[in-house]
Amino acid sequence: MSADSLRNSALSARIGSPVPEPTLAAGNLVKLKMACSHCHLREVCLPVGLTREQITLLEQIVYTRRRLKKGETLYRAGDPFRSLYAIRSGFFKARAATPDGRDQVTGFQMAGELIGMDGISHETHTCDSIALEDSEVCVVPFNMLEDLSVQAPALGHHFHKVMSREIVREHGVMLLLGSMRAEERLAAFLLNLSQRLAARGFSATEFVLRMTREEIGSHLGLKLETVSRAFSKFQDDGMIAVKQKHVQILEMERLRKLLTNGSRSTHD
Amino acid sequence: MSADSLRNSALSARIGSPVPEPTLAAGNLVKLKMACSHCHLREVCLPVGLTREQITLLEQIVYTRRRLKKGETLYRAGDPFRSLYAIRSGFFKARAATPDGRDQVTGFQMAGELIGMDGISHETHTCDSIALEDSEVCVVPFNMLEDLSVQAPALGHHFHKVMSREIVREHGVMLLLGSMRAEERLAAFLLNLSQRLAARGFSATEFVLRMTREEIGSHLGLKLETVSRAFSKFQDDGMIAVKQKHVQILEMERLRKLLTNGSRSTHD
DNA sequence: GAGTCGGCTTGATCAGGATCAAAAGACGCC
DNA sequence: GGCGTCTTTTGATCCTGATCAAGCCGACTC
Repeated sequence: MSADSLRNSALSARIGSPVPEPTLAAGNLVKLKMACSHCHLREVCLPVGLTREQITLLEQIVYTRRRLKKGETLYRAGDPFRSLYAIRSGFFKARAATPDGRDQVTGFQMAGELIGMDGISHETHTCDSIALEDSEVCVVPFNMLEDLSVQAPALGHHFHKVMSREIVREHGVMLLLGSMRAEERLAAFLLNLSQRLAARGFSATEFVLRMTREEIGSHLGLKLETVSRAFSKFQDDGMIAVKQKHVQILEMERLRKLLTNGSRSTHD
Repeated sequence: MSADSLRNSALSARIGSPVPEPTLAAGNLVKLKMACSHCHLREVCLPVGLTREQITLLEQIVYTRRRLKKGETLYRAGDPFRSLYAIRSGFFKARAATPDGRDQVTGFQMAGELIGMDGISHETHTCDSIALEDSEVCVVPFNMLEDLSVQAPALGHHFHKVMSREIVREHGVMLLLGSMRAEERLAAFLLNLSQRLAARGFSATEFVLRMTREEIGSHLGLKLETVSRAFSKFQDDGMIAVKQKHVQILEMERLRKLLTNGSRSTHD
């Protein structure tokens, strides 16, 4: 089965979609065909560990992009699930809600990360994904990704790893929410952000927060005032310099120590 | 590729395993071959939604079981990852830990649930799984499961749903940890347990807890004293009857209401 | 440049749950 | 059956972070 016929069969199965993905003229398609193999994110994103040939296959199904302005919603809970999204640029938050009005930011996502996997289980998204700045995502039609995984098992294997990594990440958040105090949570948050930015070639010690104090608080299970106070405390202690959304980490080691010292087990 | 050759090729790739899975004499194999299709859990477990033929394929790779006594560890963080485990009987807890000594029960698992997916991302388990009562699991060699998914894409698709469901479940725990008060957390915990037991044909209103107050507390981000007090409070209010590990839900509706009324959004 | 608005900081007070402590109840082991 | 250990309950007190409240800063509009 050629990649083209694969795409067409998968496409025809999607006719009548109530929320059609934007389509591109044939002219643009060629250009996009080379997308993954030339993308500066290929070392972080879905193509990681794939051979040149396998990436070419992947490019056959990732032929649509979607741009979002700051504040726009990529998908929301209840939307039918069809695609995963690989973030090409920008910054997102994922927000889950209970049947009653409670909600929580379950995570922040940046370039190279794959989002939307919450939707697979019920063929419906179970949380919202909102752009925190102007962003662009590559649309990865999920049925095509599964079809392709049969042709290129390495891709399937890699996808399993990505999903598993998400599960492990969430374990970390659970540990944070269940056993850390406010300042430890913020320290963990900053270190995590720093490390992910560094992995993408940005400064590990100086960055601009894309989210508000309230959103940080929602993610960390704290109120915005507590987040603000913890920022101020870190600054007074000389560990960081904060000015609004601009953060500079002055003493990474002390931030780390803050985490490893708390050490209060729930079992011993 | 026949199912047998599939099994053998995958098996040979695993020679030299430092922790060999128990193997069975050929005589027992035949008996076990019929396992999945006759298992009373086939409506809850991995075979859900598979055709008769596909289940037969699945049975080719699920030919080992492992028994654990109460308190025994199925796997622990750092162990090499090779297999997933489908719980055939019994009850497990999963425990994650930070580099320093903090730990947290990330979930409780019962018959029909698939565990071990945390290990896929780094080919190493990242949390511990411990039997809370005498239990039995079916060993699902992961590389074989992936190979089989190529032959039977429906199985792969189902597996994706299982992983996605785990992600969604964890979102729920994050919501609980991040935005609920102590009594709401316990109510949510009891309702969740009740619902899962009911799905397996057990009573939804009367059951025996397999875990201690401390383990419940660790999972809910509470201290054991707080868990105990919340139990007492529910009992005083007439919603449940508790005697040690024996729980009887007397007024399910009031328990539910306890959840839907708290309703304190972090955003609005 | 004045005015407005959303986001942030800081202070004062309050309360939910942690902590410390003690005793009672269950359970396994000789 | 008696002993020792683990688990649970309950009480008293403390502390962290929530809540309430006020003012500030910066960005944007007009």
